[in-house]
Amino acid sequence: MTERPAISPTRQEDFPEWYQQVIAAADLAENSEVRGCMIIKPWGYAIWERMQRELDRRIKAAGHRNAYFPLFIPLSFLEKEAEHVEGFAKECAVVTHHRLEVSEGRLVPGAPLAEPLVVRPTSETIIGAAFARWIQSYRDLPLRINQWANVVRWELRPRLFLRTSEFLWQEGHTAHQAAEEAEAEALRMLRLYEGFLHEMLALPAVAGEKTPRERFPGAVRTLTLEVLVQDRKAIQAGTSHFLGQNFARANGISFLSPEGRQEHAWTTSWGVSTRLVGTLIMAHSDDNGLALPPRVAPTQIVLLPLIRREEERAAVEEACARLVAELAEKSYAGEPLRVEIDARPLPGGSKNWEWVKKGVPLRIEIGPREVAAGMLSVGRRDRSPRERLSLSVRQFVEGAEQTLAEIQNGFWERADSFRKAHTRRIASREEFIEFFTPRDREKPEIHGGFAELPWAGDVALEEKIQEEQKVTIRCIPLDQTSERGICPFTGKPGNDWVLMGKAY
RNA sequence: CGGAGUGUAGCUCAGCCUGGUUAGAGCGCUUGCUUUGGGAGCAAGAAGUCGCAGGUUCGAAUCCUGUCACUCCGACCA
Repeated sequence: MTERPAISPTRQEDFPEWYQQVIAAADLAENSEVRGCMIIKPWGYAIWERMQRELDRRIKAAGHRNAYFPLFIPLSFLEKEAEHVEGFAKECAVVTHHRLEVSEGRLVPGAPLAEPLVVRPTSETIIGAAFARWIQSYRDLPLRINQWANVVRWELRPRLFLRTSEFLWQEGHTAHQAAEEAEAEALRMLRLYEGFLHEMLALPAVAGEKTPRERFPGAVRTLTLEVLVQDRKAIQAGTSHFLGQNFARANGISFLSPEGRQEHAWTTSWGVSTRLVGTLIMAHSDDNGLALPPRVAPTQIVLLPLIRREEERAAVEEACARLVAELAEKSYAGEPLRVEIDARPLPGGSKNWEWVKKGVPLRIEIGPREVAAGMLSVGRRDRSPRERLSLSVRQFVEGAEQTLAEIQNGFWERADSFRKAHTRRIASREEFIEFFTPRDREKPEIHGGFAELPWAGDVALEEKIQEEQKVTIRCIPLDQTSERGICPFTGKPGNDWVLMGKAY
């Protein structure tokens, strides 16, 4: 048997195609009849649910409460904040009619709406309108609301999970009395995301601030988490905005201060989306398919009974049931182990590969041989798919928690050293160009990464670099070194170190 | 919105240039036999109004016109 990987092409051969193939092989999602909108299949949705559940817990623990606002936003609401209009106008889906009528055997829109409705691209405006009513006094502040919702941005070039016209997300919206308090909130939520990415998804992210050019439309400051994935491009995995008083002014969110003055509130908004699923795939998966860190894996351990003859069935099934019962007593990271039995009547080999491709951390094969010996054949997703460890039932059950923790850490270590290995301090313009230029122009190989450099440029220079190298300032990292340096582009002393890279 | 391309079985595609029996392949699916610690082999079978509408023709998946949809490359973007 040759060592052929399950996914073709491999990451090296064609990364974008590999990504699509992993999604298909792991049965995560597919394109739908609606342009740019994906169907998230059960396995993909289960991963999202895992993320959702844990994030929801953390957000609530941070003092926010869930609510739900309408899908439709009156057009006039979007017009209230000038920058916001400009930022989102081009990608809004607009509802202009209600009611369908039959005309010449076809359904056609009937009654035009007096005011068109926009399908929310984000909810600052409609939540702001509600906040304006809810907030009267400084005693109503801070107000901390979160909603789980779908949003629509009419993207021209969709890509499963990373950029779809409709996506699922969580958007938090808060209002505060003081600028500093709101700013601290935006930062606190960014750090919350950072911890979530680290602990649950094993994703190392660089926390930083966007340059004015890349800021959220209408924000005063936009904070971001940038993750370097395996083709060495950056993905914005989470974002948090300090909106100043812009939206408060636009929506009339004001309160009576303790001193009896009418003041505008200071607001924030922050979100992460199903894009995290795409980021997870691009960061951790390999040429054998999806690889899931145990903490987000919907199933952490899959049991694969090997039954060749009917007379073997009873013993094998009984052993499986016993193992499940024993594992049910065990937990990992504060939650009961998630165990599944795949009893489908399929050849063992193909079943085993299916679970490799789905990324389940531990696969256990139980056949008559194992039953007789009281042993288990254990396959780990962080090892070769053909490798099996022979463990006693007791060894496995007792060690399950530690094994999962080890795998989880392994994912983190690998991703973290990958990020370090592909982050380079850039001293000259030439070095910068060399770093971001593939050797093979026709068929660019995986190249580049994160470039760190002291920046003294302006917006025009930023644009020029983007045009010439397709590289942008991903962020100004929050954790700055105290070292001073010279900006490789301008020759002037840099103000801040920036992180540059090619982005998704 | 600019440039290029593609619509044929559940999926990936061949056939079209040069019109001509009953439209093909691989994968997947169903059944049978064989195999049995491993992504099985053999055989049989189910599955298609060839994107849609019109035209040319004795005859159209194939040629022409229109139309719709999608994909890729740009610009835009969580």
